[in-house]
Amino acid sequence: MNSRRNSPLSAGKASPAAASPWRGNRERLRDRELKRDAVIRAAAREFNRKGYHNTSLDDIAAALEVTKPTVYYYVTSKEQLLFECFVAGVEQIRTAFRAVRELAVPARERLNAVLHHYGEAAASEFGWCMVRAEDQDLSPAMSRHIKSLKSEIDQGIRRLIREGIHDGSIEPCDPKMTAFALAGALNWIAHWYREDQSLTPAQIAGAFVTVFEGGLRPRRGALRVESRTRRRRARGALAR
Amino acid sequence: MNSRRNSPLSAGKASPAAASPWRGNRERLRDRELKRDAVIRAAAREFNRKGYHNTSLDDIAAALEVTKPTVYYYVTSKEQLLFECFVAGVEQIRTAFRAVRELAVPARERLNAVLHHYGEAAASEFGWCMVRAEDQDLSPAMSRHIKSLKSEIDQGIRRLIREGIHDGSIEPCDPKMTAFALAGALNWIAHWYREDQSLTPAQIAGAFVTVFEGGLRPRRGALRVESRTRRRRARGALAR
DNA sequence: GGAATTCTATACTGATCAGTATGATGCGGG
DNA sequence: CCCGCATCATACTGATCAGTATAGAATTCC
Repeated sequence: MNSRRNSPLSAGKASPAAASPWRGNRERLRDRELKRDAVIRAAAREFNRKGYHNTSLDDIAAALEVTKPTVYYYVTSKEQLLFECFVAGVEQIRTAFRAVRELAVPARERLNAVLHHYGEAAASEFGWCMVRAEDQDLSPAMSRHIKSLKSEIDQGIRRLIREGIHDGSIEPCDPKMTAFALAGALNWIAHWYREDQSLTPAQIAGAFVTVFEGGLRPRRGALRVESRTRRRRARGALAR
Repeated sequence: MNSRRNSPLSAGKASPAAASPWRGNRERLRDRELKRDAVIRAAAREFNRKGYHNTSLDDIAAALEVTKPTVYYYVTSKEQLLFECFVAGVEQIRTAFRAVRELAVPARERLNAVLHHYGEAAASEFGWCMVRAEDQDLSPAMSRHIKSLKSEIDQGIRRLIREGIHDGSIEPCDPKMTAFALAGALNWIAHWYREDQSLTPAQIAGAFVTVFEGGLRPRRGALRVESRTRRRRARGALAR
């Protein structure tokens, strides 16, 4: 009836798989779950691009080439959309924890594996929602739920750090602050990965784990004493 | 005329100094700049508490016990408020860079000093705004300005890392990824410090710098081989 | 003491947007 | 061929909120 333009939409190169199950598909795949997933993925992409508050449900509907009531047919509220996106992201990390729990290797290696998955999740489609789902934007009930999931992950990291300190695979440190530092660095990936996709998520996660492991201080002593060239003297003020 | 309640307001224990210059101050300090600053600080506090989009200008005005047009007398738009808060936060870090530029110590130590200030800025009143000011919420012009300031800081960190690698005070690494990791960890402070103020900003910054410096891998070899106790076996699924 | 200036409040506008009321369409089974 | 379910669109409502028009109060300068 209407024209059903297959056209531009600029679907973004990330996961081109998730095309709309509506688009010109005459034989009506009537798989409710599949369509529901498509709605959630579309929401994640839009939130990722424009932020939660700058994305209207009409935008999400438009991205799927349907109308708003259709979206509401699959979810009950905008809030729920954000929540589902969050859960989708977090679930990847929880899976990583479960997988790692069985490995009989030093805790640092298990931690590295979790952090690697964490980084990939942060760079994923749902990374932004996972990281930015704010208590302030959600009802008290969902806010509590999200906090609890976040806390579970935080505690999991702390536990691995403590175990690592105990089994000698991790340098003694403050588990809480260390966990905050690690998680923070990884969460932040969700902020910049959108703009700078020069590396794959796996490469980024790998680079981060390397940094975490080694630290900045050189491992093999011997500060190379160097002619301290180009030591700038004070300059008054910069621009502005 | 109206009652001028001095009362609850729950000003938050952070920087109790910044009381409203209006409140019952009979002799009208007519320092425009002072009031303008108060407006910006109040905005920062409200944004910090509820997020940019969940804070109306009426809220900000109410926090100052004035009305909306009064706020507009000092700033031209909500957007500008966010921008000013951002700049206030970033300026602390730029100051740190300038201060450190003159020190004749290895680059790692200069980097540490900058990171320390960075952490304190993130935990400050303006931390949230500095970290969360999103391009998506701002006009193209301001968005560009913010990006440029952010980039300046990023480049500054990368430069220090490169210098450190060169002078041997920093373990060779990828400067870009390392800078992202460091900045990310510090930025994230702005997210959780609101909820968990068990440490002072300086303590947090110190703990983070320690983590960055040392890394997770033990410095003095010798994995303490331990009876691998309590290695849990796979459990089916967790709750949910 | 009055005019100019600076500051502030009351009350409105216009736009956006989450969520819905209502009803149309296609589909399968009888 | 018609009933009933699932799916979807058109068109509306109600609330929120950035920003403003207008007028009024306080302060300073002359």
